[in-house]
Amino acid sequence: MEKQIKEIIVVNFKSIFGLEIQDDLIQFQETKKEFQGDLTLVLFPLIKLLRTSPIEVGQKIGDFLKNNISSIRDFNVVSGFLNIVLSENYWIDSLNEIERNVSYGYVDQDSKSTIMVEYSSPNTNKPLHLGHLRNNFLGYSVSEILKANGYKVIKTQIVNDRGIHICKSMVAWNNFSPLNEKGEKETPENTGVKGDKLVGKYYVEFEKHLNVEIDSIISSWKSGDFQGFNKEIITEYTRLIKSINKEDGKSISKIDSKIEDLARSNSSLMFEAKEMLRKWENKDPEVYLLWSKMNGWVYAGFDITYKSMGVDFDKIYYESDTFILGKDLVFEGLKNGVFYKKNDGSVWIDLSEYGLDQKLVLRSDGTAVYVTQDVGTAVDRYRDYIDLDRIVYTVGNEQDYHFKVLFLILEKLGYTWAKKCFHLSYGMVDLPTGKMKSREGTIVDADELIEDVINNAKEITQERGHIGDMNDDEKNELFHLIGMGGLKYYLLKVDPKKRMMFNPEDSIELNGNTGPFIQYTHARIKSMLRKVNHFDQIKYVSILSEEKEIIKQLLKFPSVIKEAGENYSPALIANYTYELVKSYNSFYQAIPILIEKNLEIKNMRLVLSKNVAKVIYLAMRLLGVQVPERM
RNA sequence: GGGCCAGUAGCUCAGCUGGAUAGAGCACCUCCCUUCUAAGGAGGCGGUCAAAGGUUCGAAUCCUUUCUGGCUCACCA
Repeated sequence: MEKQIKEIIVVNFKSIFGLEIQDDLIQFQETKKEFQGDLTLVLFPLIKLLRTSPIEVGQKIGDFLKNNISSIRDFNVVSGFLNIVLSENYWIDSLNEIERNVSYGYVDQDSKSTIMVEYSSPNTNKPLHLGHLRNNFLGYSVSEILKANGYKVIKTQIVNDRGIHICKSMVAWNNFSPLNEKGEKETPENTGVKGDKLVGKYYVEFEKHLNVEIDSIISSWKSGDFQGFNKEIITEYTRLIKSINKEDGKSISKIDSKIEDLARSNSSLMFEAKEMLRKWENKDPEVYLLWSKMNGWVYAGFDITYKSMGVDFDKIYYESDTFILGKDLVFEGLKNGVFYKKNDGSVWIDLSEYGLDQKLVLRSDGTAVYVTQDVGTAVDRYRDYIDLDRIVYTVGNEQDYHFKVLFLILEKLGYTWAKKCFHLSYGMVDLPTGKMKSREGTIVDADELIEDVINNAKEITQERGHIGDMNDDEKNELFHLIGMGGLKYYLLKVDPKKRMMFNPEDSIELNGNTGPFIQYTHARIKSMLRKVNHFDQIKYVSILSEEKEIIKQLLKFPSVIKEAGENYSPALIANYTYELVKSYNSFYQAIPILIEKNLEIKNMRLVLSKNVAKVIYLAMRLLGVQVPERM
């Protein structure tokens, strides 16, 4: 409607006012509740142009529109605003049109280009936690939103399966795992512990033993015992100790942590871990076997978590496969002068012309760093998918700098698609107690949280007592759907860019702006519709303001999907749905439907309800939230 | 210190490229189940939009400065 009005004004502006107009001066907004009307044209820009009174401009345009657009019934001008009143038939026609379209609001699948969405991308040394949940729900949802915008989407993740972190778990498992009566070390099978949890346990175990070793190293250094350490270390240590005496109290802790680092990098455990990494890069059979065994445990564990989260992937990349290509690309870029080599053999890129620093891309020992791998992975992806248009990286905002660097490197290497790549940067999840810190044991485990929200849903749902006749499978499915719906909605309703507060109590809340509130409205509509046999095309009946309000909301859905796609923001979908549901509940509470005597009006209200349920379903699907038939 | 991001009701958050008297939920206080699911609805209380300048018909929104908080500037990932 806005588009139509805009066009007709632009085309006829000259004949009404005698001069041309730019179409961006035609600005609409929703009519405020206090005024009569359905759509409001802001007159200020026109007044400025025409140098006449708002009343005059508004009157002229209003008259013209009323005479030329049949669905415009009336208008009024209030201090610089032209409020347009649409006819009742317009709303009925709109509703009939929405009813005809089963996937209303969605653009035809695959009508646009191909986008790869990377999300999740875990390390294989620890279980998934709350931060990963935001990441996974966000990545999944953005993928679905882009699909609804007509893009072909490839969901992917890059598994960080190699590096010093996984070697730490391997070393700890080798050294510290107890043996059972059969003489076996701990495995998921013989302990019943989920694979990712078991490997994570040994990562923690490594750090514990390491800390003990560091403490003992430092205390022997303090007592002057340097046996087993070479001269460089001793010199460095004495230099640090001396500098303490010169410095004030503030920097003592800084120096302490430097001493700690020195002890760490010279501990026997770190040496073992590094040695294992070196062996792994040389494809030492024994190490490789252990590595793939322990990673296998982790994947099996992750699969369980992914399944209950309801996310999936079309293609998985592993860093162990892509880091070599990254190195090759660096050598190539070195020849082309994109990179330069320092005396110690390390390779760098100078990004100071873009306001960034110089950045290392290859260590002096020739091994790859993080960004090197990412270069390799990106190029690999464009080789795998010829028609790939862009990659969306769902990664936390602590890596903003990293992605700036990555995209610039790719650009300098001559890849034109680099400009289109996008870092979907989201904020951290804080707890009421502050940041999540592994050292302080405040990490919220994903599996445990999921279990909690499902149990809570179970408790409340049983209390409500609408599902007495369901069998156990149906019930459990429902509890899962409600619990996860609440959790996903909670994490997705906030603008992804912003850091957010995760309050465990609020997250299982079922009232107000929550997933279950929306699911409940859907269930309520569905159970009402179950009592109806058929629906007719709606006749031109008169409609109430509550009904009109809902149709207005429904009409917004396509543009909300578009906007959510452009901004990579599930929050827009969530907030939209909440508004829709609120309007509907208001209507539902105040106006009879099934018991309405006038059959044409009753039919209209039923079709309206049916389409609210449809849009709730379609919108929630974009968030990965399912909606129940009853609850 | 350099770069980036944020600051809106007691708490958690909306507020689109500047537009009418800044909105929700939670919490607190009133009401409403002999109508279809009360996980609901109607109403009340609650704001110097961090602060100060500026841009203009008009600023929570744009610009500058200051304050506060976060992230980042590794031969970690």
